[in-house]
Amino acid sequence: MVTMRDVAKRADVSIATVSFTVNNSKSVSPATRARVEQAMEELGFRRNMVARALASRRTRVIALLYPALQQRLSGTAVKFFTSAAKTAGDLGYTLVLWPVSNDAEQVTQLTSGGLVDGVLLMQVQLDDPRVDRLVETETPFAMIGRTRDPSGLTFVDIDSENTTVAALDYLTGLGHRRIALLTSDGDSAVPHFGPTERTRSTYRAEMDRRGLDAVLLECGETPQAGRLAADELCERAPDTTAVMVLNENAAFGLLNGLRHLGISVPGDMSILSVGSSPEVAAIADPALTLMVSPADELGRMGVEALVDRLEGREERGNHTLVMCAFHEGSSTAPPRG
Amino acid sequence: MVTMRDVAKRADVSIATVSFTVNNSKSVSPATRARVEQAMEELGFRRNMVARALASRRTRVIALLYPALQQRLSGTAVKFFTSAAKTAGDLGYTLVLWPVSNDAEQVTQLTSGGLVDGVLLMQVQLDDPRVDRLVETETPFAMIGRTRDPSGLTFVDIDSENTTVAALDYLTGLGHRRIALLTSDGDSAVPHFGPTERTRSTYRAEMDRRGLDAVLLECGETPQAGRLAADELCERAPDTTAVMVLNENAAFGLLNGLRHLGISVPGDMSILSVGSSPEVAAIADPALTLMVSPADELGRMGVEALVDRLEGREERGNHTLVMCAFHEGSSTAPPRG
DNA sequence: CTCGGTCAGTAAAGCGGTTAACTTTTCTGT
DNA sequence: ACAGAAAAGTTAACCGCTTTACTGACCGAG
Repeated sequence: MVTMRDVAKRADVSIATVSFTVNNSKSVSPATRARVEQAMEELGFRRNMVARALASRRTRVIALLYPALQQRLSGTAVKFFTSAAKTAGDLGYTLVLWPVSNDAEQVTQLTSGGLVDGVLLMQVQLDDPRVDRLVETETPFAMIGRTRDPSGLTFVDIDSENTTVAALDYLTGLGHRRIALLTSDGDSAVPHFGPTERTRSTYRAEMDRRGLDAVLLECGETPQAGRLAADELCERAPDTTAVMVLNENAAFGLLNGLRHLGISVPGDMSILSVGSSPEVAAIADPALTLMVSPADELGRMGVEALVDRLEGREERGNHTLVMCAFHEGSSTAPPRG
Repeated sequence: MVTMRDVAKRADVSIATVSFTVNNSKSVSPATRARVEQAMEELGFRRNMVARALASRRTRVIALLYPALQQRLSGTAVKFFTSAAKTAGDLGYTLVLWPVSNDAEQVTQLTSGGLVDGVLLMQVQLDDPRVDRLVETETPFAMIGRTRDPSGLTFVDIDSENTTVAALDYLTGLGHRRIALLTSDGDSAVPHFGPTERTRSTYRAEMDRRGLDAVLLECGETPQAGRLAADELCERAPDTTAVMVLNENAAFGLLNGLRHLGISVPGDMSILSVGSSPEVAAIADPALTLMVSPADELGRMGVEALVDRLEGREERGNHTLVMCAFHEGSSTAPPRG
């Protein structure tokens, strides 16, 4: 292994000078810099990140904690991750995806081992044990999503409230009056998931404000459960003409279930999927109209916020909300008649 | 931060003894061990992984390189990752997912920075620039999948040959004689993907051996492309009664395309998806019959093989193949008549 | 001509562990 | 009872890099 010592010897300077040149941390004369750079080139020097981390007490690695309990990484999550990784790279950091069970103990392990400077938390629950642990151990972190009371914490999140309003505006704009909402139930991969709860309450309030009747359904996050939800919908509210779905997998089941019940989409029933991605929505037949989760932006902003904290630019919590964007598909249409 | 020094002082032993206790690297008397452990407990000591890595020249971190170009992480990939992470943990390692473009330069960066001890490569292409780079830099690595000539390299891979034979046995066992194969085309996320090419050639050979006519189709990895493939199938080989599909996303499109052409599945046409996961296959209506990708096993075995190499137990390349398992769905049936 | 002030560069003290070499004590077997 | 080995600890030399404090040289201002 080629070390700074070797480079220093060959360039006939002190090891400190080599450090200053590679890090630009102190001015070095052009002549010396050239000698050092040539020596590095000739020897094929690559600085040892571990040693650097130990000496500087910063690893320049940030971890994206993802809950290992989750069986499927949605297209949204992957986009999010990819965008976060790119942003981190641009800012001089390396982002790694760290699978962690929801149990807080593991969080401490990784964190206090000093292998990462900071943590990005995704799939945050309203009451998240991991968050408590991170606060306790004073690990710098930012959340994608937010806890029930996120004051003082840094987060970026989907603007569920405005997204829900926009979704309802769209559906009522088409002429729908009987609009149901299907979400995940308590057994979901992420219990007490903020967007679910916020969407439900906004939906309730908005329907009320518009003088419409709220019909709330919930089911597990599987196509099978979505199928059963179709049955339930027809039984409980047979005159429904549109469904908003915040449950990617169930959306497929709902669609299939309706077809089996002889209800055509979008002819008899419109379906609007919320918080999904176009790639996944395209699997359905007809392709789902959807409100696209702003995964790229969330990833980028999450990393930016975290790095700001790591570099001391942002002391107090930074809050950002981003709306979902509308994406036209073939699963929505004006109601019959 | 609590260091070993602090612990040593409190337990009234040398710092080396503390190291020996926490690592079990040299025998320590029960009495001393107890004192040390109590001191650690009282002080809340957590060993600094970075310092440990520097001193021992091993980080105990292994990286799973995943190609950032891939837009969707299939259910299979996530399972694979989860299983790999768990295995690594059991063996005393931490596994991180490292997004890397296919470009070899980044591989070198991460690797030579000394942040990881070894690398697990997934989505290996038949001619993979990343592999060359890893060989050059003498980074220990194992592959999931294999290059064209993997001699001397360590890998675990899907046994495409036997899986294809089993799939054909199953379909011919149902009575099918006219069986087509749909795979990804050259524009796929992973060009020159081993399983694709091996499946195609085995399919050709096996069909020939059984005196049947081979019908090979290929299309992009999207539902839309699968839809067009349905048209092509009906035009090129209208008497086909079964299709094997090695292209998860296109399988959905194929199914929908056939429905739009008035061809019922499995009544008029059987579909067998290969290398997918039950969770994803269940999205389809009818749920797809499939050969399940052995993701869990591949993940586990890949990590085991890599760790064997890291700990010097396995010098020369280790090769393992695993077959896909059959999973009954509702998209296959005997041919009509 | 001298004084304070940049500018380049160096020496050396860590960062928090690991581990080889060595000392002392306690068992063994004969 | 005694040599030799094993067991239990200790000391100190790193691992490769960062960073503070310090040394001269050089420069313009008073």
